[in-house]
Amino acid sequence: MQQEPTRDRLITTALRLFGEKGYQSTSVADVQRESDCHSGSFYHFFPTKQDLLLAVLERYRSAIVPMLIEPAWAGIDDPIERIFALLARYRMLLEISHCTYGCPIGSLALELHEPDPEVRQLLADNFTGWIDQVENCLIGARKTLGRGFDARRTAGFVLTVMEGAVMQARTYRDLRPFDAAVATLREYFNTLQRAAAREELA
Amino acid sequence: MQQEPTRDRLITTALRLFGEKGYQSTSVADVQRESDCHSGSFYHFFPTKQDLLLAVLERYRSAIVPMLIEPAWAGIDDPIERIFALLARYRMLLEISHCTYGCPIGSLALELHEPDPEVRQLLADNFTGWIDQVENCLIGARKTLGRGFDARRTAGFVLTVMEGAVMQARTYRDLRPFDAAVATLREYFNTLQRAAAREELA
DNA sequence: ACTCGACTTGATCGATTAGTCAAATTGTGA
DNA sequence: TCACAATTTGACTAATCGATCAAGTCGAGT
Repeated sequence: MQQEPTRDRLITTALRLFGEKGYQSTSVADVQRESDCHSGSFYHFFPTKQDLLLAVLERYRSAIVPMLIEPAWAGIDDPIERIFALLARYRMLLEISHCTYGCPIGSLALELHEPDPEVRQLLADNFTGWIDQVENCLIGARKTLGRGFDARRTAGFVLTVMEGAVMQARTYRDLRPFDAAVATLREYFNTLQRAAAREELA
Repeated sequence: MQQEPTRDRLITTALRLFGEKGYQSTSVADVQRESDCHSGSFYHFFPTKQDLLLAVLERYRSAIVPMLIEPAWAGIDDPIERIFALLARYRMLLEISHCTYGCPIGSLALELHEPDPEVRQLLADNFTGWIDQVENCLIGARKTLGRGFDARRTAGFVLTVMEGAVMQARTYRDLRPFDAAVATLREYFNTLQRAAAREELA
């Protein structure tokens, strides 16, 4: 029953608290208390609160594939279905939190209005890593989506829709705006595939 | 050269600062200083900082049509073009702020993780007021969009895309993600209209 | 046994925070 | 002219913030 090393424990706690309350509403003392860690010990590992944020964002980035993508895609092969399975993970997060917890990266991205370049870059890296995964799906489904199809642009659009949908679900405290956005996105893919099928015939 | 009443001046200043720095990063002292207003005077009008936020959100709500919609739609009659003219306003806000200022309501909606019910309701009201305007456009264009077209759902989708696009533009400090999202939305409307035109023929 | 660096303890710091208050001033109607 | 309420002034408070620091503990290597 050995516990996680202090530095990792601090990151784990901060990751949770930043997601639940946001960066600014989480005090360093909060993180210390919930990590059973004293002030000097905290500052031994993280010179400033922002350094903790950087570590959290790095962990998020490295967790995208093993903690988010792989669980979402287990048992699902169709590339388009994988995209909607990923969106379903966010729906689940919203559901179990009663529409208070959505995408922590998106929340941080809008909460921090003038982030240091390092922070902003890591936020962007998280988005890019997410988009990369969706792009791979779309490349896998390219044949069904038509010739002029832009996989990268569409992958970015999927992130756009997810983030906007999470925002509305949280603001309305209601899953329906999220479901409506996903349904519209589904419809968009359907029309693309129908158009591609017609194109194939001609 | 009489100046704005103190209460209005405080709201005007707070509206700007909340948009530039966010709610939590704006101190009551900041608002007081930039409004030439002393502490006691501030608390005469607003018992708490949150009451100031409520007043700001009410002003935003009442400003949607006269300050945002009407300028965006001046000289534009086509309902679909009005939607993209509205999105172009947000693009302009991003551009002149070098991708730091997008939609203040969206920022507040994600910054405030557990807002008081009054605050959350006003954020939702702002979204609803925005969606109402887009819905009117879509109802005006219903004939070109097909029979089963859901104007309300699609209006919400436009907000979803706008908010997600603003988030990415701010995070990447680059207008291209915004433009890409708007282009994809445009493409979506195009496919809807083409499908409706085919439906018309049949 | 000794050393050294990594880590922990916990008191403490100055700055900033939202908010209070009593006294002074101002504008308005009788 | 008086009265009275609305507003303004600015000092003040208690709490919290991120961060500092010196002293102490611990374990691994020699």
